Amino acid sequence: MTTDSGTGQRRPVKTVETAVGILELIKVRDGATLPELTDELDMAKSTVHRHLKTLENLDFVVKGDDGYRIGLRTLDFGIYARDQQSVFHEGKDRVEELADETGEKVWLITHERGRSVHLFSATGARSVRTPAREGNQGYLHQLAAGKAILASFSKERVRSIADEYGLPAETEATITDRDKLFDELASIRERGVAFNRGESIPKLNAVGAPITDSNGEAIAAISVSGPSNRVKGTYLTEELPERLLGVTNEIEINLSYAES
Amino acid sequence: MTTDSGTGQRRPVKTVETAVGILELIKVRDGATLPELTDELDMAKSTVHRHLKTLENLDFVVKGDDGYRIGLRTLDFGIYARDQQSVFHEGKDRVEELADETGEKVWLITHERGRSVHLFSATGARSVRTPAREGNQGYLHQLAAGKAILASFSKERVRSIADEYGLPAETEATITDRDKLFDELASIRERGVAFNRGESIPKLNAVGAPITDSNGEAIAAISVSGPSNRVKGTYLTEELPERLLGVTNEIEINLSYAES
DNA sequence: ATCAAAGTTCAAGTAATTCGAATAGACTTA
DNA sequence: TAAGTCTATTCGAATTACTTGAACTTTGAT
Repeated sequence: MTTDSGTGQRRPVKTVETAVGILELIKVRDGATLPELTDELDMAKSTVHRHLKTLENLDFVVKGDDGYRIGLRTLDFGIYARDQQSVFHEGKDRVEELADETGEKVWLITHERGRSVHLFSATGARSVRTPAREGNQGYLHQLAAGKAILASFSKERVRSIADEYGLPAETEATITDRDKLFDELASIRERGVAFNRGESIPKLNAVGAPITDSNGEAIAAISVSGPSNRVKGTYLTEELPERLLGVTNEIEINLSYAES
Repeated sequence: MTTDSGTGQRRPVKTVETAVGILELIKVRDGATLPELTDELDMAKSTVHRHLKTLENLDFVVKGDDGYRIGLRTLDFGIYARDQQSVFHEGKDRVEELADETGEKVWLITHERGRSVHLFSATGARSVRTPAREGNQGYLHQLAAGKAILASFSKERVRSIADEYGLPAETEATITDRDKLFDELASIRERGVAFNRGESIPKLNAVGAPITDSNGEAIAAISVSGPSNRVKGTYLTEELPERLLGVTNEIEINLSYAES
């Protein structure tokens, strides 16, 4: 028996889990036909079909020529959810400015249930292309911005997050050891910023700084990232952190007066 | 017995409809508590609770201090769905340029199942603030871009859309009469662009132009809108249409070579 | 410290999902 | 044109699991 981590519940509504499983599979496969879904999910054709028709009727999936795709009703919910985040409104323009000034890729990241969520990104003139997209969820310990968020949490909370999701490696440089992570978080608290040297993508470096609320707890973080042959040395350790902290500080002040 | 319109199905998965109903209600109410949802949905407290916990576990809702909110997992699906639209990739930068040049609000709109979906917007220096948000769905006949899309459809298809959703009015100027709509669509086909004079928002004018595929069917449309005291006369009827058509034409060409 | 409101659990009944097989439709190939 | 394949759709029967209501716990306010 595994530990009852997070919101794991005893009696979930399985039919809803099934429907979301179908949605997720369509997304992962970049579209799918009824037989494809039936095979992979190991369910009766008629059952999957009924789910698809229901989801289609709800505009969560659409049927095209080459099978079913994710419908744009999800965009309505997604954009709504992001718009609810006050840090998105305060941060959006600043993130774009930062990308213009530095020329690098800049991300605004938040956390939900111990995982990272990529809220918004801006692309500078020299930005690299990475697989990350807005809306993506991931592991906090693999990101500069994520580590900056973790550094604001209590040791107990970090431990519970590590218990729930583990510390899986994405590259050879990813921190997978708890003690190393705690050391790292301590040094982040000292410096005020977090660094990432190829821990999520090889040869990609980044700086991350937290956006904290009045209790000192991070509600989000911003990162600036670029290729390691350019983003290194004092540019990485001094110049970018200074700019970043200026931006996050500004956002924090605006947020403290914008709270409803 | 009502006409079997659209994808209306005989045996939907009610449990999924219930779950989406809960999601929708949380969204409409900007967050809700368990008793609030229970009252409004007229369901047992334990049932709603179980759904909420399931949705929370799936990251579709999150529980905050003041009740449940829409979770950011929806953003992952939504952004994914938008990224799947090739017209979004081709159109995004052009829409931003157009907003910079004109200073007005520019929208990229597509259609799904006979309804409009606001895919992307860019805001110019003098843009007005409207209630529309990315992801929003609406009626095609109420929008300049929407009418431009309808104008590319067969009369039969437009009729079937009107049958399914009706032609509800949003303002006093909204076209609610079928014959008037067909006349309007004919004149749009002649001019190549559609106009909107306060038909969705009072005192807001707009021009819309379709982005058509190789079959001459609109897959999307772009609109430029602004207050009627500024956006009028030949600026509205000549200058903006010319700029718009330049942009949509460019996108169409790019799309025709980008098709997978 | 007491009370009210919100959240959570459980067993039992019922309602709805799931299944499988059979049918209809669409598209390709001979 | 016709056969064949792949996909989609429908239906009745059976079992699964959703819904309910009441009881209990927790949380927060006066």
